[in-house]
Parts: sequence; structure tokens; C-alpha cells
Amino acid sequence: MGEPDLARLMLEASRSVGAEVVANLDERGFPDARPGHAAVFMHIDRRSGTRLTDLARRARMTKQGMMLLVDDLENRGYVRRVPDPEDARAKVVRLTARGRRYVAEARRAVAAVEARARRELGDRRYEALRGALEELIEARGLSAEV
Amino acid sequence: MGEPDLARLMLEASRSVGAEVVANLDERGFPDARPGHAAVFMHIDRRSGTRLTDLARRARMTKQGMMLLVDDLENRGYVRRVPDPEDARAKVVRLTARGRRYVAEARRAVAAVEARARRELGDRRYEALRGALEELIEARGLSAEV
DNA sequence: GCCGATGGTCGATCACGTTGACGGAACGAC
DNA sequence: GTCGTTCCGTCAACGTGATCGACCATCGGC
Repeated sequence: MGEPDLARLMLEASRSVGAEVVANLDERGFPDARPGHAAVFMHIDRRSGTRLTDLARRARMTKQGMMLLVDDLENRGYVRRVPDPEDARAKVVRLTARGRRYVAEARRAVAAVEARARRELGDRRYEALRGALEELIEARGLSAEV
Repeated sequence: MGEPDLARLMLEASRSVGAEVVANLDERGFPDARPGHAAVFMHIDRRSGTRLTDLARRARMTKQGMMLLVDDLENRGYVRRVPDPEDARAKVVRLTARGRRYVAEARRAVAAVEARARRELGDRRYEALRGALEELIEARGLSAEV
């Protein structure tokens, strides 16, 4: 019993790939990138902004968890919260100009790293990997869904 | 761009599977199991025990990180530290009787969950998943190796 | 108007690690 | 032998990604 269990294997792979994305972003001039930022920049509306609750739902996490991310990005000057004109309870998380540049580079960084992974594994195995991961998640129910 | 990035997909799948193992162990009478314990119980010598440093190396993590795990398991009564007769600097992490039962059940729980995943995906895709994950890790270098 | 649902926030806590620094024992060279 | 180096375990601080519970203001249907 030397081999790691499946959960650990996926965790290590996730960290490896995440670290590569962060390193890639570092080279692109965003040294304070964190893997978790992806949960925001993959889901935010680039022009109009998005409510925190919607971001949380899209990223399948709690609104409290998303708030920590948004707090962090706001401190770094990538987003700001503006009141939602349609709902006085709500605020819209909106990208700053710097934030739009960050999102653009981050998506390129993710695309570059995933393209590398795809080259390493081959198209068929890469798609199979993603499919298998999605099935594993699906079959166990999604944490912060609904 | 709605789909999650690869790193997040692997992270979520890891957590899903890890949570299932913990739930399985809960049913087996070990309600205080944590996913991280696997790093110990997959690598410890069941009879003679293993040094902390060796555990850390086998689990590919820092000795400080491993120490936190061992502290936790010691507090719960699953392992104890005994001086290494062959090296006065070292201590051997040795399973208690309860710890041996825990390890046995934990390995069964992991096996059960992985068998379920294998059924869901099919043998071929399951093996492909593990292979792809290992390649992704390998190609990026292993964190606490050497 | 009231009242339940919704949006955001605060506070505490947890899981799983990391880097840095350090003290004590061991070991090899001389 | 004793000197420097290496190795073992430990303490302290921090980073990352979350969770749950409580709370208040607002919204919207009745």
C-alpha cells in the first residue's frame, strides 16, 4: 500500500496545476495572484459586475467564502463593491480597470496551463480526465448547490 | 467561460471523495476521522512504527506538516511517540491497539470508496484518471520530494 | 402593514498545509 | 576527542480555502 489514495492524488494535482497558473500570472505582471481568485474571475460579468450571492452560487461555495475572496480582491484593487440600483440590499461586485486586465491575463494563464496539460495527456485523455472529475463530483452531490 | 478551471475541478473532486471516505469511517465507528489522516495511515508501518521524518517523506510533505497530523492522532489516542532505540534523536510513531483498528478500517473505507468510483467510471476510465493525475503531478515536479 | 425570504456582513472555527528558526543528538574527519 | 555538519523533532507564525451560526436591512407577496 504505497500509492496515495485517490483524494490525495487529486489534491496534489490540483495544487500543482494551481501553482503553475499562479506562477504564470506572476510572469505576466500579477505577482499577488492566488488560485482561489479563479472562483471570482471565471464567473464575474466583465462589464456589468455580479452580485456576491450570484458569484457564490456560480462558484458553488458559500457567500461567506466568496466574501473572503471578494474582500481580498477589493483590498488589492481589482474589484469594488457598488450598490445595486435595483435592490438596496445588494451590492454589485464590479471589476476596476486593473481588475479587467487581471481577469484577461488570468484567463489566458489558465488557458495556457490547461493547453499544456492537454498536450501532455493528449486530447482524448485530457477530456476524459475532466469528464471523470465531473462525474465524481456529480455522483456525490455538489456541496453548496441550490 | 462557465466551466470551472482544471485545478478547481480536481480540488472539488478531491473534497467530495475525501468527505465520502470520512463519512464511511464515521459509519464504521470512527467519527473523528479526517481526510488528512490518510497521509499517516497509508504510510506507517503497522507493527514497528515509523519515524516522523520518514512519514513526511513518504507522504511528500514537510516534517512540520506531518507533525501536526501526528499530534492530532496522538491526542485522539491512535498513535504514540516512543524513543527510537537506534537513534536518540529520533522518535518512532507507533500505532496503539486502537490505532491499528483505525488503520484497518480506514484502509477498508478508502478501498470501498475507490471501488465505488471505479464502478461509476469503469475500470478503464478509473485507471486513466489515476494515470493522468500522476502525470500532471510528475510533469510539474513534486513539492516536498528528495 | 406584516412576515418570510433574500443579500450582505461579522465572528468564530476548521482542515491542511507552508517557511523560518532552533536545540539536541549523531556522525565523520582530523 | 573535539569540531563542524547533518539530521530529528519541535515551536511559532502565517497562508489558503473554506465552513457554520448569528444578525440586520431590505424586498415582496399577502
